[in-house]
Amino acid sequence: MRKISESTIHRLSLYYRTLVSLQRERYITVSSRELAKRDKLTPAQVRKDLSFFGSFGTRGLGYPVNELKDKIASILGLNRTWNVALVGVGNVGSALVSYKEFPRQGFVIKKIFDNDQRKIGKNHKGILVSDVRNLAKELKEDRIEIVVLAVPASAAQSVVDEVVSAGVHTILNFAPTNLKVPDNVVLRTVNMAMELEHLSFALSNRGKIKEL
Amino acid sequence: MRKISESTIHRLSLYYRTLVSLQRERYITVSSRELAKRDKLTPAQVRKDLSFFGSFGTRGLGYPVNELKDKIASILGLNRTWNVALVGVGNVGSALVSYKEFPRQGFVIKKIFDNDQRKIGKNHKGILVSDVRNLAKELKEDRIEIVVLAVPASAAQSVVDEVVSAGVHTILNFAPTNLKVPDNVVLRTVNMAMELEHLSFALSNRGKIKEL
DNA sequence: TAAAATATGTGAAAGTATTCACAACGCTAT
DNA sequence: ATAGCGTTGTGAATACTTTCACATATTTTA
Repeated sequence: MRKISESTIHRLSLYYRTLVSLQRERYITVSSRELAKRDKLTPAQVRKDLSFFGSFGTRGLGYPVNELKDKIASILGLNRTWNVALVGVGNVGSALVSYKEFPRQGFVIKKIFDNDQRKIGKNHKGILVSDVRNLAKELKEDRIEIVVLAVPASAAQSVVDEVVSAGVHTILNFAPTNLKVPDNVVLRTVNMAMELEHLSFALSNRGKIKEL
Repeated sequence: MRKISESTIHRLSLYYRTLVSLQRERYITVSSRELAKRDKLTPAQVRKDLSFFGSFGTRGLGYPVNELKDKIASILGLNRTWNVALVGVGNVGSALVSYKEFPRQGFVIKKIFDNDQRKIGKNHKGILVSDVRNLAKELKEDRIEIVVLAVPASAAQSVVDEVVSAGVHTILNFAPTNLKVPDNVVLRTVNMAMELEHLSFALSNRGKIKEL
């Protein structure tokens, strides 16, 4: 299979959500045109994206909603559950524990870690907070596959180093800092301030932005 | 000025953060090579990005750290404060109220709205929660420029409609749903589940992803 | 003060991503 | 059956982004 671009994956996520809606609306089939309209894309883009993975449509008719949804779920790895650990249960961490979309898509938080004695041993949505000093050991024990990092920027790099050395190679980082990881580690950083910066750029430079 | 691409803006945000670090490390000047290394980019990319906005460097020497930082701040609209309102003070909303990067970059939350009577009138970090029924009126009164949306998916569209009709054209949405807005409105959606989907795709398809 | 070293700024080339445009195919109606 | 319509799947064309490569300018060294 040829390499798939970041933007295609992002759009697959969009299609997935749209297909869930279409399913609720009792659509049986959907055309690339309708799918494109709902996600503000072009029909050709939709068809091209899907064509990277196979031919799922029927000419003259469109794509079968249920089938396509399942197919995309399987491409995105949503047809199974993933063992997730959360490190840092401050403001952002607490929000993530309660984020209903995670379990809904198969991302199950199995462990929570913190370094604050007042938090360790406390219960968050049925999960006891572990001491971050046992991080490596417990990540292995629980076969954690994805770590979500919600610690202060200053602590992030050292936690990442330990996570990586414990064999977890997939990290979603909410700490507002650049992290160094080996090449075989997949790291995504979500920085909410950077999102706002796009908006302030747009406000400061009306018309100079390409798309948004 | 020619149109600037999304990716360039994103990288400007990265440069800005890196320059802040360099400033703390007492760097006086920095080369495109060093900047690129820290942000995992190429020197040519850095120079090209900056060249869209002017010539800030000195040949043989590099870029002046302080000056370049200020220049990028001004390009991104960070050399001033923005009046922000938060709608929805649930798990995600509460985290955002306490997010220290926001005020640090000039994004000042002036108002908080919710529809839950138990929350209205309560104090969050010194801000009283208003009734969302007064949304339009108070957005205007306080000259709010950016709205951050942290309401459930089901409520998001109707809040957006009201925000837009109140004249606010810049929205950061955390609700996991696709929103319809007029063309002149700048809407950015942050969907944390979609971020995890990139990771599960990467895990499920090791090697098939182009970059991450 | 001149030569060597360093690093920018930028056209041109290479590489990617998106859109076009249409042949191919399956449905629907008669 | 068959005509006509609708929609996919996909090479080719276009548009966009990144990288290359080098002329140009400045600093450093001796």
